Amino acid sequence: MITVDMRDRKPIYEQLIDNIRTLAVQGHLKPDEHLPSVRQLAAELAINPNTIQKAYAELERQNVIYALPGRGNFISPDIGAVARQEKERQLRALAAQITLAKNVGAQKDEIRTLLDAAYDDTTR
Amino acid sequence: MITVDMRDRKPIYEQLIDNIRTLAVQGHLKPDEHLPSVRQLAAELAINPNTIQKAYAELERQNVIYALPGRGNFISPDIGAVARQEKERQLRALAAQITLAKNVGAQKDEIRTLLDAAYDDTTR
DNA sequence: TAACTGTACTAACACAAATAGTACAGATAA
DNA sequence: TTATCTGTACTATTTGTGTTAGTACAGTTA
Repeated sequence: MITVDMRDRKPIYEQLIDNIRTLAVQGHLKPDEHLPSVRQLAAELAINPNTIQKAYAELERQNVIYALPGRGNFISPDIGAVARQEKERQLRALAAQITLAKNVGAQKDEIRTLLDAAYDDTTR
Repeated sequence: MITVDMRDRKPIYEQLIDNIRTLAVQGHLKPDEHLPSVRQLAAELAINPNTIQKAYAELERQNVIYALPGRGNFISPDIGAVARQEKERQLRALAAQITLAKNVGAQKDEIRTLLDAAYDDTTR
């Protein structure tokens, strides 16, 4: 489900980009699946169509989706490449966050505990 | 050393808050140590005194520093409590980032490798 | 006394995000 | 063909936040 949080400091169009990219990478949106039209999604989320268009344009630039003028926007068939890039991106962000935690006194064991909790409590 | 990055999207006053809080928590700024005056730091960093004042006011609210009108701003003597809060804050952020990485396909082993690298390559 | 200090204002400016509105061409179903 | 979708491209305006500019006042210190 595509959502936005108006209270979030992150701009709406960036929320949409990250949200839809993640849904596509996780497989919740299938390759060639038809996305809501610019006007329809704007109506659903009660935001301006221009904001949706801005997000869709950036998603197309990132090869997450492709547009067929007059027909609509669709999930890219080769979403796999995007998925690999996104994984690397999140791992880099994670490495940075580990450094931040370490710098304020976090012990390796404490982080290992977080890691175990994230991977043991849920599926896989 | 207190610095700011004008290219960073994060507001200057927030950069100052995080920067000084981290320096204090890490012990690079000692309890009761005298901070640069609002006007002096503004001159050094080539930014407006109001921006420094905004950061100092928030740091005082967070008990990172205390102000003596007419004398200056000083690092809080009980910075330990702040350090504990900050550590918890970073661990929560880390847990969230682990979840993000996991959701885009990161394997536990990959994260463990990052963790080892962060703690083995440097001191401690 | 002079020169610092923190603090409290108001006003203006700059920038990005978001909105509002219009327009046009391609696609599609009636 | 017509009506109604679709993406796309504009301009203008509004809004909110961060930042700057300037002034003022009281406390501190050499």
